[in-house]
Amino acid sequence: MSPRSEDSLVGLPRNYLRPCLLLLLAEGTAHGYELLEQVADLGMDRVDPGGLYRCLRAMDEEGLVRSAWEPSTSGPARRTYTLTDEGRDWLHAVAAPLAEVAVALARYQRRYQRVLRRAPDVDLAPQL
Amino acid sequence: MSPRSEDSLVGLPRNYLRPCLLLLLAEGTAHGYELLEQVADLGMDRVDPGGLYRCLRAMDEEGLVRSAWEPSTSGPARRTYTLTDEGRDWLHAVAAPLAEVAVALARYQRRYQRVLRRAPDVDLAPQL
DNA sequence: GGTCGTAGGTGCACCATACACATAGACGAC
DNA sequence: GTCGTCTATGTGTATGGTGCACCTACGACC
Repeated sequence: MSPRSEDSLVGLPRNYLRPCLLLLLAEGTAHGYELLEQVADLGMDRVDPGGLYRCLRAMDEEGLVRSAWEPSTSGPARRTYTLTDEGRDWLHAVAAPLAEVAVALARYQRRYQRVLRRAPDVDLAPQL
Repeated sequence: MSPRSEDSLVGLPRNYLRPCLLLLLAEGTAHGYELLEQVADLGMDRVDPGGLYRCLRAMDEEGLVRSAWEPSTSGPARRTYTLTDEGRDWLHAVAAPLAEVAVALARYQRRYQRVLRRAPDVDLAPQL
């Protein structure tokens, strides 16, 4: 019953997908499948496609993004998403809370390192 | 409908309470009410007491901590928690995933800053 | 025809979280 | 004495994000 690293002991911040998508859309218009690959660069590996499309749909209904169908010659039609001004506001508003999370994590890690130094009898935990 | 900073736009990492409690218990035995105040130092302000006690209870049943009642002369009895070896393993195992989250957040922020520089027409978002 | 890659989507169950609320001992104030 | 307050530990419940499975449809290739 020892903990295994592949278990979901902890996860990314709650609702982290939304800022990721908004950030990517702030860099340029894109469609869902494209975003599905790009969010991996932001730490979200193994994203659930269903959840991603649902998230985009929700942000569309909330006015954070605008969507438009775009026919494709090679494959099914794609829905392209564009960031709205409100979505940009949201992106800026979420920066502060995210920064706070980063600060909290930094504090945690500093404190964890202190515990490690105080009890160096354990084999060092894997660190990046 | 503009986003307000006090809204829960994003939150701390999922399951973040567990590592926090284990880290605090790695620093020394404590009881729940004490931990309730100390987790604020790790970024968890406004912790739900119910959730904290439930978390402690769950970790007790999983063998990550051991609990013992301790009578108090000034106030109700308190339940003191002690970290077990298994709990210490868990603490070390969770360090890597947490570090990954921190890395992901750092990447996000760097990329967000790049977007900010590319579109400096907006008033700068509050940053720590 | 069958299969693969692209593209978007639904249904559902689990579980963490949030919020409200309950209990109980000790202690000082009125 | 009992009322409120602080300490201390819980329960009940609803919400919602997340993960997993599954489905549709188009184009291309063998």
